[in-house]
Amino acid sequence: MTDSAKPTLLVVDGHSLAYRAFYALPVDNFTTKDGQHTNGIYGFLSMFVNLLKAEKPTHLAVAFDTSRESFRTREYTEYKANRAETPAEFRGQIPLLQECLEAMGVTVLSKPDYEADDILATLATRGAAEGFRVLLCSGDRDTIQLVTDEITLLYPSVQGVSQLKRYDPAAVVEKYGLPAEMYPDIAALVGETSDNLPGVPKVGEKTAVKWLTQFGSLDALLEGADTIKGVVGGNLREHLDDVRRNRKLNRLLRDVDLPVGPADLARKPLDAQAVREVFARLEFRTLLPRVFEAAGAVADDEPVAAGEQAPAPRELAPAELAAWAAAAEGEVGVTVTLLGGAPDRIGLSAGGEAVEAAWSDELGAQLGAWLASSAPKVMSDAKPQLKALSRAGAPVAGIAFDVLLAGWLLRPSFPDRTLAHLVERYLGEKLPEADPSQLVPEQEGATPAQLSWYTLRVADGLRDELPEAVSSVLTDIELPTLVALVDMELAGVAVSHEKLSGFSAELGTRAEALAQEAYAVIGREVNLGSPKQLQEVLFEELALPRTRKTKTGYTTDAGALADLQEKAPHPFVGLLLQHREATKLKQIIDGLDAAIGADGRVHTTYVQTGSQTGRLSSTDPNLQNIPVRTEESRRIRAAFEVGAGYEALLTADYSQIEMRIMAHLSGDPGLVEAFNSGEDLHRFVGARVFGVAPEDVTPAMRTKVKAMSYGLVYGLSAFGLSKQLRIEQSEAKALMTEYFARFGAVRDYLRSSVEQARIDGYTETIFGRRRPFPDLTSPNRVLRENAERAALNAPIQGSAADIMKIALFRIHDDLRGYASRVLLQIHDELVVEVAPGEWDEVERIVRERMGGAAELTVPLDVQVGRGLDWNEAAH
DNA sequence: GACTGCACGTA
DNA sequence: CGTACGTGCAGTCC
Repeated sequence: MTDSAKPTLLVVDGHSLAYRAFYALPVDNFTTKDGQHTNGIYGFLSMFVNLLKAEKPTHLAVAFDTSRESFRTREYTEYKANRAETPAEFRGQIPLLQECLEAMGVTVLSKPDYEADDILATLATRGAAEGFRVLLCSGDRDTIQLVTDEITLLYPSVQGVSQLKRYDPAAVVEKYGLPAEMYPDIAALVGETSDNLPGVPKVGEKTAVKWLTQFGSLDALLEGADTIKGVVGGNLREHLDDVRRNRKLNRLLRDVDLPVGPADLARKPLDAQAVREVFARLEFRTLLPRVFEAAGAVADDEPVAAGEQAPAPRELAPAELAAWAAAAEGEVGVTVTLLGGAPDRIGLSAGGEAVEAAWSDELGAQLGAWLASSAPKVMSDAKPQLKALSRAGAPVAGIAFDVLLAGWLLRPSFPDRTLAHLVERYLGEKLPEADPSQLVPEQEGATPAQLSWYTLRVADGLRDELPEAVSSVLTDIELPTLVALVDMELAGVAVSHEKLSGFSAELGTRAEALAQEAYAVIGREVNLGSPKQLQEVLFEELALPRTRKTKTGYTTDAGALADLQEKAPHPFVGLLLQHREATKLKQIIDGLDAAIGADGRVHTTYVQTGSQTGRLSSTDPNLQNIPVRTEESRRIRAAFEVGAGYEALLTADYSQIEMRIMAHLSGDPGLVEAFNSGEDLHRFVGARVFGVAPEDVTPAMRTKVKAMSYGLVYGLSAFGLSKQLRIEQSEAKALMTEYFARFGAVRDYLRSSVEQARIDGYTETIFGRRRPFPDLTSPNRVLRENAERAALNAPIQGSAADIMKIALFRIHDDLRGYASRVLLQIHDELVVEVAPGEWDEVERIVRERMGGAAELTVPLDVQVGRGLDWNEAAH
């Protein structure tokens, strides 16, 4: 057998190479948004894919140490005892690296009590015996002893991990002057400082090689130690035991009992979905295509399991399709494909059959009754489809399951965004998709009926994984909410172009004047919207004191500029702040204006899977961040008007819902009393904290406890509180101490809820919505503490979101039969458009439904306002 | 054109 | 070194 015909086995020492990468790459450039360090992982994988590309191994494994304990440390307790504690920043990277490798289809091996190099030695020895060409990659010099004609070592050079030196027998002789199997003899004499194995004093590589050449072997040398003259001879005689011990410890074990042998390590295809996912989490972007390329040849050989063959779709006439649906038993998968927002085709599936038809008015008429009935329908991303059907005059009821929503509930941090993703994850199959880049695709995409068939099967897969409580959240909260959102998005909200464009022009003029003034102050024109150019002006030309650092320089955000105004006032800074304010408002206004449709209304899209806590998010445009804080910005809200044919806008918002939930969850007697007393919350809390009568709580006291109360919900620290209130940290600390002395159950609850989450791995809202928190046990402090704060907040923010959703869909349902309709949801506020003559009824419904959405130990307070525009209604 | 970082609007 | 979002611009890379 020639060498090229031999299979190639590559075994890598994961730990030692990742560790080298960790020190070779600057950690600052390899940290995710969340604070996870990734330099070791990145460096390793980068080297690893290069290796795969260059060497094209047919068999592959990466070995890791399990811990620092091994049979060697038991035999010689000093072994490696001088090594500094592994940095926590590195330790946390190993499990993630293993996750990457497993996603890439690479076998990861480790064995308690053994070091990775023993695994390398075992696999190399067996591999060579079984006819493999073996490549080893390790940063540990002891592996040199393994080199033979069949076994080559790739050893990272000092510069880092990108350069690998090839050691075959000749290269070893060239470098050390002795054959590979004698390298451990040299090492035993010289000693290994990094392993805390002292050798013979004054003996280096040169002397060791000279002696070994002279005597032919280590044993012969030790036998003849008496014949060696000089100080080194004496040293050798005094350290004979050390040398024997070193030689014993640096011998790698070639017969470790492993669950797999070389032949079992044939390369496997990577799990594309898993790789994408873990790389996204680690924020590796450039690495992704490199990994796919390196794995390409393998992935193509073995495509994802074809799975069951989708049934051939039957094309039916409208009446036939309606009859088929009416006769279907149990759940029916429903897929509507869209063309410009209107239904194009519809496909149904049940009982392994798949039927479909082009959408037409006639089909709408025939199928309308079934669509509107409670017959259970299973869909994927139902909202846009339901909107299209509703527009086409065919409203849908009976949504029993939405696979996209269910997938999000299971994994809110990284939801699968398409049915194809879900098919891959829950069925392990590939959804047939036409390649959009090909004019004549090799493969036809699934038809609507086939998509419905897949949807039904994915739903089954999801149901197996959905805990009961989460399943109730889907059925009892999310699906009813989905139906309400369809109508809200279709309704839109009337916005006055006249009001907006007038305001925009005003702001444009003002911004331009401010800019000119600012240019005059510094004597040149700059782009005031460029943080980079601003930094030059502020910190170099004007030499103002530098602000907080960002990744790319020094911040120029509003808070920092306000500080600057106090410390080192300069007219430019004030003008800049005013310019920012004007251009920001103008930008929001122009964006909104552009979003006004032909019907004079703005139709946002609510993303039901848009948050990790259970909140909705709003896009195109985002109507959940319309300014409200300043008098001027409220002119934008005034442009949101009651629509033609309606009488008024009603706004209803929960007051302090998150604090009420905290009172409920903690059961703190003081906080519960505060809400039941009817007293102003912050006045009541201030009175307790500062030990004064409620009427003697000053505005300053109220501000402080208010910031503290809200901060609690977010996991605020004394540092953060002091910054927020611009007070000394010691005062913030004292405030926190006093607060908790009065409201101790709050602290106890917050603590225990995070601890519970650490145990369970997830948090839970009052209604059973879960959010996983794997980082609560991370050794990376930044990561862990970030997770702790988020875990603190998740049940509170999430329960509030649940309550609002419940109120929302109940109000939506109650308003059936009224012309009035819900238009907007802004987390704790609803905006309703009220038809003439319906105000009293609508107000009653809204108050009852919002107030009664949950039974807490404290009441849910609802504030209602009425007006002709959103600003007016808010008062 | 795609992507990132900054800044900033809301609850 | 307080949670949860979305958007627009400048700058950078391809």
